[in-house]
Amino acid sequence: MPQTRILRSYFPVHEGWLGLFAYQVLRAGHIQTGPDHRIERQDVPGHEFLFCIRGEGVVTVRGRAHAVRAGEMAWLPVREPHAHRPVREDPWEILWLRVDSANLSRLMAVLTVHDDPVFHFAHPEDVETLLIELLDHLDRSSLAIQAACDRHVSALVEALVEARENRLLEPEVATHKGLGDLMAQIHAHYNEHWDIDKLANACRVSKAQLFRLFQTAFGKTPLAWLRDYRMAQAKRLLVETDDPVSSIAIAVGYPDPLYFSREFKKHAGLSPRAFRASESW
DNA sequence: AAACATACTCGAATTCGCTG
DNA sequence: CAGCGAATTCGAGTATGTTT
Repeated sequence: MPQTRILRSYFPVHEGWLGLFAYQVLRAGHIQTGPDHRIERQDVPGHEFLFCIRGEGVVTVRGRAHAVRAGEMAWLPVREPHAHRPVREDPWEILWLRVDSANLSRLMAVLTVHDDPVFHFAHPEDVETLLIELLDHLDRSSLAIQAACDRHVSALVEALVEARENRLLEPEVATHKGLGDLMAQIHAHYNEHWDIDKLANACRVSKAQLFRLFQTAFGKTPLAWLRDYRMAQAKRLLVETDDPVSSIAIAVGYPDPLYFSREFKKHAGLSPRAFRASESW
């Protein structure tokens, strides 16, 4: 029976630099587990992230077991009792790190990690690369390396947020074929005239059903969604270009610049010109 | 003078309540 | 649930005032 092999293991030294960066990597490593490897702990500082390179493992949080397969990552709230182990038939190989930070616990709550600690990525290979780069840094210790580690953990957190955000949005938007088609059409032609009949046709539903769909998927009415979308584009154009406000109004689907100004102020709290001034340096 | 903002108004958009 | 008409809200245009 193959035994657990510790391929890499780090105890970074922080010396007098603790607290200079958002994230502190407390420990990290790379292990290839044997079938009997098992970790069971009550309470250690920080948060632990286990990325499964190959094989399969099981993590237990709040008494519930969750399978972790290749390309997935488990986020363990290690301040409370937790455990992890490989599955016997195909023991996992993992990259792991333990991180401390002021805000991770709150983020954990927002991302409902306790209910589902396992994250699936659109591009797991990127996450693996990120972790390997992070481990490479830990060979040495310097202020610059601390900064680089901070950046890597930050990128990892971004990947975790994206993974969960996409999953939260998907069911509502993607399950309805017509709504998906409608969104695509609006993204391509948001500067054209849209009314409720046209939206309903593009979505292939009745008017009443259109409102229900948007309410469920976005929590707003179709035109409110369209307005917010257009306003976001307008803000971008105001900052990125020197075009007159009236041209931008037309470009984002408001043929009447006057009305556009009014809407913009209601939306952004500033008139278009004031907004542009406040955003230019 | 041109570009932009605001007040006011009317009709379209949205919601509501009901029915099949 | 989905559709329909009535009730209500709110969007969009016009006219007019304000800033650059």
